[in-house]
This record gives sequence, C-alpha cells and structure tokens, in this order.
Amino acid sequence: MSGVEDSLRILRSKGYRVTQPRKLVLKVLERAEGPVSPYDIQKILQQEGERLNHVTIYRILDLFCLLNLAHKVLLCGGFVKCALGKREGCHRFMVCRQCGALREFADKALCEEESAIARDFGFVAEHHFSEFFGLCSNCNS
Amino acid sequence: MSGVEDSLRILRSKGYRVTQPRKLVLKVLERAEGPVSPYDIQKILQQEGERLNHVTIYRILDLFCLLNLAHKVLLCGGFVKCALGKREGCHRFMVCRQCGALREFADKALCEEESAIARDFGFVAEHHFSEFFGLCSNCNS
DNA sequence: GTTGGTGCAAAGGATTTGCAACTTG
DNA sequence: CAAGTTGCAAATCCTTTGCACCAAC
Repeated sequence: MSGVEDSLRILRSKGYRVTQPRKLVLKVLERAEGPVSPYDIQKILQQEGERLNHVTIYRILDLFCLLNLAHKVLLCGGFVKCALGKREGCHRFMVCRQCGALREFADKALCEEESAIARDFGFVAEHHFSEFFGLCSNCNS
Repeated sequence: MSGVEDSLRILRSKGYRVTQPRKLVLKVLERAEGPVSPYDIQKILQQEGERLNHVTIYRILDLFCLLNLAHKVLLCGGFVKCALGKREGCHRFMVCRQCGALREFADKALCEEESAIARDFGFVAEHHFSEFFGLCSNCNS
C-alpha cells in the first residue's frame, strides 16, 4: 500500500466509511518511522492538536489489519502501515535490534519452501508469519 | 529438551537453583497440549492443589526462555516447552488453526535461505522467528 | 550462612465491552 | 434517515517493580 489515498480507496471499495479518525490514523502510520502502539498514535495526534479515543484507535487498527492496510509486528507489538500492497507471498519483516529500523518484504520462493516443509509434516500452511531479528545496514558496519 | 530431568540438569549446570516452583512450572509445560499463558499455568496448578504467585511464574518463564528450555509462541502469546534441544537452525512452530495443535521444528536450509534474503537487503539476521498457521494432519483430511 | 528465589502488595499499562450519541453516505 | 462509527465509562486482564522473607546450596 502506498499513500493514504490508496488506503482510503480500498476502505471505500469494501463498503467501509471514510471517516476523520480513520484518516488521522492512516496519516500517523504513513509518517511513522517504525512500529507504533495504539497509545503512541494517540500521543502523536495529541501533539498535533487532534484528539482520538484510544478505543477508537484499537478498533481502527483491527480493521486495517483485517484489510491488510497495516500489520502488527509481533516482536515489538507495534503496528506499521503495509508497504507492499498485493504482493505474491506472505508479508514479513526484518527488525533491527539496535535502531529499531523495520523493513517489510515478501518472497514467493521462501513461501513455497516453507509450504513444502510443512507438507512433510502433514501440515497445510495457510499463512507464513516470520520476522528476522538482527542488525540493519546502518548498524552492522 | 526432553523430560523434566534434562531441564533441571541444564538449570543446575548454569548455576541456577532447582526450586519447587521451577519444577512445578516445568511439569505443567511438559504435560500441556498447547501453548499456555502464565495465568493458565497458575490455574492448572491450582486444580492440582499447588499454589504459585503469578509474578513467580512470569519470572520463571523469562528464565526458561533465556535458557531455551521454553519458547514464547508469538501468534498466540503462550509458552511451550522446547521440544528440540540444541538443534541446528532456529526453532519454529506450526500451529493448527482448528485444534491448536503445535509442532516445533528446525530447518537449517531454511535458516540459510532467510539469511541470504536478509543479506540482499544489507541486513544481518541473527535470529529468525517464524510460525506457520494452517491445518494439521488431523484437521485437513 | 549467603545468595538467589519467591511471595506480597501495589502500581501501571494494555485491551475489551456496552451503550448512547454522532457522522457518513 | 439509517447504518456504520465513535466517545465515554468502566471493567478486566496483563505485566512489572520494590522489598521483606524464605529456601537452596
């Protein structure tokens, strides 16, 4: 997903309403450097003079994740705007343990290899969740 | 890790004490069908007439994860006893979305492929978390 | 007897629910 | 105007901290 407008279009096309709170949360996710928690989002908005109830933010993030407009990064618990759109293969993350930098990627070959491994165990994998933890290019020199 | 005794041996060898609470938590993890939360563990012990403070359980689980005697399953937030011991490659999980069954595995080739992908992005991956979500052999027939 | 572990109390977050009021299409 | 959203209050749950006491070695 690139740009707030694209996300709004998707919302509309799925029958969801384009509301002020949803636009505000999208804007924060768009500009965030890394993963942000619901309360982070609330604080950021407050600094800009906007007010949103935290419950509203929780519900909006739930919806965004459902629609794949955003993802929850499990290693840190924060949310990020999806950076890939409809790309082949599951969306995954690399997280830098030093600076917290985050990079989203998708790799179809990796998906297929994982499915094959699962199959060897009689398991049908529908979704592959993965996050790499290490050092980004800036921090590993 | 197989068996409570092995885990106790590792605890001792690293200079940690073998205490009653640690033995109790190990026993619960050993017998659990799937991932259990700290409060799950407390409830299970209560049903057996044992009492442990929840803070103690949190601390014990932290230690077990540090020593790789247990893992936290990110997709569900629960803890499982490590089933692999020192195996080459990161420890990963397949979780059945229907019955909750969990299978731990390690795959060195997958680890290497993931490291290669990371390297392409200038990233040095130190640990690969991954969990597959789908249907186990019992549920996909 | 020391040191490391545990229990307790309490604080601080995080997350969810139900319902009334408001907005969007 | 009707249905979908939001705000509010409150409840619940999760997790952590500091300190006094206890148990393991």
